[in-house]
Amino acid sequence: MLTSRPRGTNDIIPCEVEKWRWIESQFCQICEQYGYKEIRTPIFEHTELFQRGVGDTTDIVEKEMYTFMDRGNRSVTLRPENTAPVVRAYLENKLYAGLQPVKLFYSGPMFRYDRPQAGRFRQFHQVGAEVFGSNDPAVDAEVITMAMDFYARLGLNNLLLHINSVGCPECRPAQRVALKKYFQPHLGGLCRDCQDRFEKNPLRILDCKVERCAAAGENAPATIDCLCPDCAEHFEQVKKYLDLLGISYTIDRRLVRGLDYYTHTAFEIMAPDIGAQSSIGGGGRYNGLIEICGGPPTPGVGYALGIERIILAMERQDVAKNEASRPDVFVVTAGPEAGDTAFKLLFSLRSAGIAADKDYLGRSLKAQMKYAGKTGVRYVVMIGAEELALGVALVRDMSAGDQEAVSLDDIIAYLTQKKSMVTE
RNA sequence: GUGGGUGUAGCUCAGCUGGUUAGAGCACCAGAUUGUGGCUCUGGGGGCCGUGGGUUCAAAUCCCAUCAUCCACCCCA
Repeated sequence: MLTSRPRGTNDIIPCEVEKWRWIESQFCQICEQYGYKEIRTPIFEHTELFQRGVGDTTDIVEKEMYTFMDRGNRSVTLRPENTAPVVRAYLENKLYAGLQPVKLFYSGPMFRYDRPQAGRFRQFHQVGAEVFGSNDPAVDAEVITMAMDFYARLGLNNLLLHINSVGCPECRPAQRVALKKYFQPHLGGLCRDCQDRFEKNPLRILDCKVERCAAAGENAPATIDCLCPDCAEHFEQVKKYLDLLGISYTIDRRLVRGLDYYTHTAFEIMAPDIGAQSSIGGGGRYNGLIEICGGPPTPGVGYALGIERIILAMERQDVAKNEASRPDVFVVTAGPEAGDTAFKLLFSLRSAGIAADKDYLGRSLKAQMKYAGKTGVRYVVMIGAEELALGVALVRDMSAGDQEAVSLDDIIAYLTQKKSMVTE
């Protein structure tokens, strides 16, 4: 169909774009304040990057990627997330050879072939940040705090921050053993998926939403019960730093992020009341990822936040700003004589930095005024035969409802001054 | 991939058990003694009733299919 967009995609039309711009600008601002530099990577990458970087067994790679062959017979994939691409760019551009640590942020569209529902789309948008080169738990805390700080600046309240530690390759074998030992007696009662998970990745059983699996996992040993001394200490430090900054959180022993690359800290931020897809952001540490992608052993932490869900939450909490940009001036003509003068004046106003517009539909004076009123313009400049003869224009203050004659020679200076008074 | 709800004007919807030219509110446009917006009044434009098939003398209305959309499962932002 020529007039319908692909499933799960959205047009962001003028009145909504204002909101998006504002949110994105808040994010850029906060990132700069926290010392992060923007990076822009391609929308698509070699498929292999995600297979290796995100993990072959994840849902994203198994069934959600937009993958296709290009004309050169290479398999490429629209990015389903941006951590792997940023890691790739970090390596390809040898950013590890520069000042350390490397702190980056990004913003842009991601693609996952999912069934759309409230808060879930096939093309959606994320802002995110990544830090490469430091294993300091203070960085985990910084990254979490930055995300929470961002939400707060947007005016969001009542968010839930969940944190957990998923350990490292050192503690994984112990976790596996402990979990398999725990679930062995319950195995028959688990759902089909979880019976698979038992062999492949018993950790994921903890994440299962099926009631009987959740019940079976009630007292399962959590990852934080099996941490090696280093991981345990790291997690303690993260919590200490969060406490220091007054960030409140809940330890969620069940929190297991969906992507394979996470180690140590994992966190997720939820907004109640936006539907079943309540996670508005998540992230964690991924100390193994850079090596998986062919780089030197390098620690990393980061997060991604979903803009559509943030906007949903802002709307639910009634904190979404929706200020359409308004022109400063609307030029109105009475009668055809003034047309040329008005047209020239319009462009002089614009060159002077005043947002101005005029009617292009040949409307009557009354209709021009009506239109001007609806756009919310502050001043109407009116020119007709009488004004032309006197070399003036009428400047009408639309909210006050009064007007005065101003010489055409002075009108730009006059309006420039009015404008500066309003913006101050 | 699975399940349920909904598709009538730009928007929100009415039109129930099939029966004349398919309606309302809002929005849009134009007028209200000819140079002035917001309020009011009057008028106007605009609808392959999602699409395709079927039942019937007759379908927006009943049946089937299909597509889209919404919500949920799964997973995640």
